[in-house]
Amino acid sequence: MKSNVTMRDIADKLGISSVTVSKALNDKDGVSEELKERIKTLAGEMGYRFNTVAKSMKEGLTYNIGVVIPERFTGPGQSFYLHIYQQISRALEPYGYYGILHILHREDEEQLNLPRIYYDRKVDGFILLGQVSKPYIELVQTMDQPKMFLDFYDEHADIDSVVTDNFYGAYELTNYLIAQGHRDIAYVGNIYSTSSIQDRFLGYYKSLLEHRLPLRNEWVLSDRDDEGSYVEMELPQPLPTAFVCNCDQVAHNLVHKLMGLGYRVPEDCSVVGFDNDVYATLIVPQLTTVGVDIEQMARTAVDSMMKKISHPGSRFGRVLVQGHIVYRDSVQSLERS
Amino acid sequence: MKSNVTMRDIADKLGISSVTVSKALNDKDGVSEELKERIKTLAGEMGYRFNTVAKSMKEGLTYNIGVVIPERFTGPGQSFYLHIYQQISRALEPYGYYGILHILHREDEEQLNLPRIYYDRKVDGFILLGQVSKPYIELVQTMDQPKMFLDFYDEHADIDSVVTDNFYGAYELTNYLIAQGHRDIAYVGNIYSTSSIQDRFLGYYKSLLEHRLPLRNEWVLSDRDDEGSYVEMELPQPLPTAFVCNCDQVAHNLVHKLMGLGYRVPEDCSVVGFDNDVYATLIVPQLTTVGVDIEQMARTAVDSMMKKISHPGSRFGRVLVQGHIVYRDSVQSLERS
DNA sequence: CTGAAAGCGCTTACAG
DNA sequence: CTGAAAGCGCTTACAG
Repeated sequence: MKSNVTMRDIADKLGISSVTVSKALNDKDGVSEELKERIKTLAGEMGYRFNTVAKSMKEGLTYNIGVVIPERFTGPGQSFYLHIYQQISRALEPYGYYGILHILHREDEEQLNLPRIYYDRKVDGFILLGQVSKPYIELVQTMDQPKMFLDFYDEHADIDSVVTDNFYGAYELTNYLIAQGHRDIAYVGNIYSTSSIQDRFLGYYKSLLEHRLPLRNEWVLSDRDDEGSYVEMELPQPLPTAFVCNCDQVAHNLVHKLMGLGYRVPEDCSVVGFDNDVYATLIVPQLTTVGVDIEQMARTAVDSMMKKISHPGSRFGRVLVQGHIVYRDSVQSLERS
Repeated sequence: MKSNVTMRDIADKLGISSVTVSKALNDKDGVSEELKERIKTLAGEMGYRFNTVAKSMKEGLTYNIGVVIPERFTGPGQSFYLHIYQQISRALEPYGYYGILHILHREDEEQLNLPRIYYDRKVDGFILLGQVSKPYIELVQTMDQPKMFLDFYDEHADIDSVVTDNFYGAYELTNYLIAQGHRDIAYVGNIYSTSSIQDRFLGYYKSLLEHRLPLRNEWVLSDRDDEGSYVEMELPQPLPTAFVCNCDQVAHNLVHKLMGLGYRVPEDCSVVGFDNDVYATLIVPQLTTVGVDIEQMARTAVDSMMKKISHPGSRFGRVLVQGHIVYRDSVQSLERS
C-alpha cells in the first residue's frame, strides 16, 4: 500500500480528469455508473486513501472536536471523564468526526490560557468536560467556535450544556431512603464546589421538604475544599441513620471511615452514592447509587455539537439526561428492625 | 475574536506580502526585526489564529498521532490504558502534536478492518496500545506509516515496541516473597493470553529457579480464557503461602475470594499484584505490587514515534521501561512467625 | 530584507 | 456525462 496516491494519479491512469475521480469516489452525480465502478476498483488496487486534510482545507472544517478536561479530574483512580471521552469518540464516529483530548493544566486554567487546539485551529468545536472556574468560563465564551459544557453548567454563562439530572436523581434516592424508614439523613458534599454537588444537594433537600423533615446544618458535611481537593471530614454525633453522598468515591471513603470506627454498614448506618462508578462495587457492601448514563450523555452532547456546527448560532440550552437508581447492599430498611 | 483572519488579511493591512507575514509569524529569517514586531502585534490585535490545516497540506503532515486501544481494555473499571493515552497526549504537546484515540471494536479486530483514521489519513503514525490478535498484527504491518506497540510486543512482528519490564518486575517481586520466607508460591494468570502475562510468569519462574524451588503445574492458575475474559478459578489444596498475580485486578479478586472462604490475608496467605492501579489500594490489606511508570512509558513511546516520523525507516526495537516494587500490606513475613 | 510564482490535493461552480 | 479553471491558506524555492 503506497501512501502517496492522489486522485490525479488515478485520473491519469484512466485518461480522465481528477474532477471525475472526485465525483466518483464521493458518490456524487455526474459520472456514469460504469466509469464510477472502474474508478473505484482502480482506487482500491492502487491503495488510494482519502486525503482528509485537503478536503478540510477546502471546506474549512477539521472534522475534529476538542474535548477539554481539567487536569484535576484525571488523576489516578479518576477515570470517569476519561470514560466519557471514550464514549464521545465513539459517538463521533458515524459523523466522520474525531475527538481530540486536551487536558487543561492547572496553570493554564489559573492564568486563563485557552487550549492550544484553539490557537492551532485543530477542531470545529469544543466540549468542556468538567467544571472550570468562573473566569475560565468567561474566557471560553470569547472563543468564536461552537462550544458546550458536559456534566456541568453555569447559570450566568449562556452556553449549551448536557448534564445528568442530578437534582432528580438525588431526590429519588433520598425518597428511597425515607421509604426505607430513615428520618435522620445527612448529605455529604461541599455544596459550593460544583453545580453537580449543589444540585444533588437540592434534590436531597426537596425530598426532605416533601416529607416535612428538617434540614439540619450540622448534617450537611463538606468533603472537599472549594478547589475540589478532598478534606478529612468530621462525623456528627449522634450519627444520622443514613448518608447521601455526592459521589461514589466519597461514599466509598465514608464507608471505610465508618468501619474503621467500628460501625457496621448498613446495619448501623446506611450510605448511598452517586455515579455508579468503580468505587460503588469495590467495597463490601456494594453501594446503592444512581447510575449515570455515560453513553447517552456522550451521544446527546455529540448530536447537539453536530447541529451547532452545521447550523451556526443554534442553541439548545441545558439538556438533562436521566439516571437510574442501582439498588445494592448499602441501605438498611428500618421498617423491619 | 474573528476566526477567519488569514495571513493575507494581515499583509493587506500592512501593505506587504503574505510571504513576509508567514516568515514573521514563524520566526524565520528574511524579515527585519522591526517589521516582524509590527506583524506580530497586528496579528494579535486581529485575533489571528494559525491555520494548521493549510500547513499540514503543504507539508503532508497531520500533526496527529493515532492511539489505538482494543475495545476489551476499555470497559468500566478498566482505565489503565485510558490513563496511558492521557499521558501520551501530554507527551505529544511539546512536539505540537495531538493524539487521536481510536477504540478498536471487537468486530473490526475479528474482521481485520484497519482503523478509519488510517483510511482518512488523519494521523502521521500509530501507537497500538494493548495486545491485538496475531492476524491483526500482520494487518497492521501492511500500513505504510510509522507504527509501534505499547505495553505489548510480538516476537515475530518486526515492529518497535515499548513495554514495562514485566520479566524483571515479577522476578524481583518473587525474590521479595522468597526473602520473606515463602517457599510455596503460586502464579495466577493465563500464560497463553498476552506477552505481558507470559513474561511476568517467566520472571516468577526465574526467581524459583534461582532459589532451586520447583515449578509446580498445579500452582500456575489460569485467571482468564485466551480472549481475556475472566474465568472463575479453582484454588489448589493445600493452599500455597503466597500468590503472585499477573495484575492488581486479579489480585484484588483473589483476596476477596480468599476472604470469602474464611482465609485471612496476609496472615494465612500472601498476595501480590502488578501495575499499581486503583485495584491495589481499594482493598484492605492494600496490595504490594509493581508500579508501572505510565508517564515514562508514554514519554518513551512518543519520543520514539517522533524520531520515526522525522527519520522514516528508523528502528529502535523493543524498549523496556523499568517499574518499581511498591511495598504495602498484603505480604506476611514467615521468618518471624 | 522583501515578494511573485508555484504548488500541496482536493472541491465547487460553471461550461461544454 | 465529463472537464478546465479557480481557490482553500499556507510555505518553499527563487529572484530582485
